[in-house]
Amino acid sequence: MTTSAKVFGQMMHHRYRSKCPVNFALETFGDMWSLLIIRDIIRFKKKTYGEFLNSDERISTNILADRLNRLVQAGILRKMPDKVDRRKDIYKLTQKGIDLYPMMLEMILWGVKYGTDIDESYKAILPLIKKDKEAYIKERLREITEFANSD
Amino acid sequence: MTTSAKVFGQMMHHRYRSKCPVNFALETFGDMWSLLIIRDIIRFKKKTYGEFLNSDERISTNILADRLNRLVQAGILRKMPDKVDRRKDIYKLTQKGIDLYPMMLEMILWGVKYGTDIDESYKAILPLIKKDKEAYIKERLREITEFANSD
DNA sequence: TCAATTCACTTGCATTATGCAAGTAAGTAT
DNA sequence: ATACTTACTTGCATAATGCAAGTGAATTGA
Repeated sequence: MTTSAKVFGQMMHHRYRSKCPVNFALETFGDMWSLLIIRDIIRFKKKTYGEFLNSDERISTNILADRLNRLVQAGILRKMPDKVDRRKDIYKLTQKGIDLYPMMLEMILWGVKYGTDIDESYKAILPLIKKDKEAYIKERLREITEFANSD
Repeated sequence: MTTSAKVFGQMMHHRYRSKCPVNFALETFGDMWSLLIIRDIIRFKKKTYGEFLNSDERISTNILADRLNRLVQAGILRKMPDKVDRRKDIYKLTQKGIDLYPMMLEMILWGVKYGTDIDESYKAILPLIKKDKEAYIKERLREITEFANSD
């Protein structure tokens, strides 16, 4: 089910279809669910399996398990045991995961512009971005990083 | 096979899984191939079925046909007959498609940063972007728009 | 303490999507 | 007229997804 495997402690990654960075991105997280997990972390500060399972889009349990594994294997998420409740695992963004935010913001802007029936709370960020996009991104990255490094 | 249908000249679009713009984007072009077609248009100025079929990633013929249809249905591409050779159809980006470029650029930047074995020509744009990202995007959008509106 | 519940999965199976090879029909070149 | 291009479609094997029902370890409540 997974696309990579560990051999002698080193990561074996499969060969990519081309040398194009767009293709690399698509092969890494270009499916219907991976970015929604990352959105849940960024927007709703989710961190456990059970929280991800309750998204609006209703991901099914086996797919969620598979995607979390892939994202950990890809180095976009890291998984660690919950100190308080040992049944739980905590998933946090790595720097590689945090660095997806600028792309996701552009995706949000496109979706807000062209989507039908988009949640109002997303439209609320438009004036902030129009005012100073760079500053907005910088501040969001600060928050995301802070959350990613908290426990 | 298609996800939409015309009823009395109006576009029927299916219900989306949620009101999230990220989800809207994923449901519109979030598969393994759609963005590669758009990349081919932007980067290699491709415009016909046969040209898309020859991408490095080797898309299969039935999937290409399906994705081109979807992108036209979604209003991201428009299809028009080739004036010179009536066997051919020309696919061009609409404004909705052109507006995907900022997101794709961020995807490229992420892919160049974290991808393995990325084509050197993609790395060459990094200094230009570092110098003035907004200006770079503006100029690329100008070129892309010019090509989209040429015949 | 110990049964009930929560949590993070796994398993089985039906449905859907993908990949590949081989057509096909309309248009063009010779 | 014939051969070749072009943009597809069709058939079929394989892979991915979606759904429901487990499973086992950890925790909570009586």
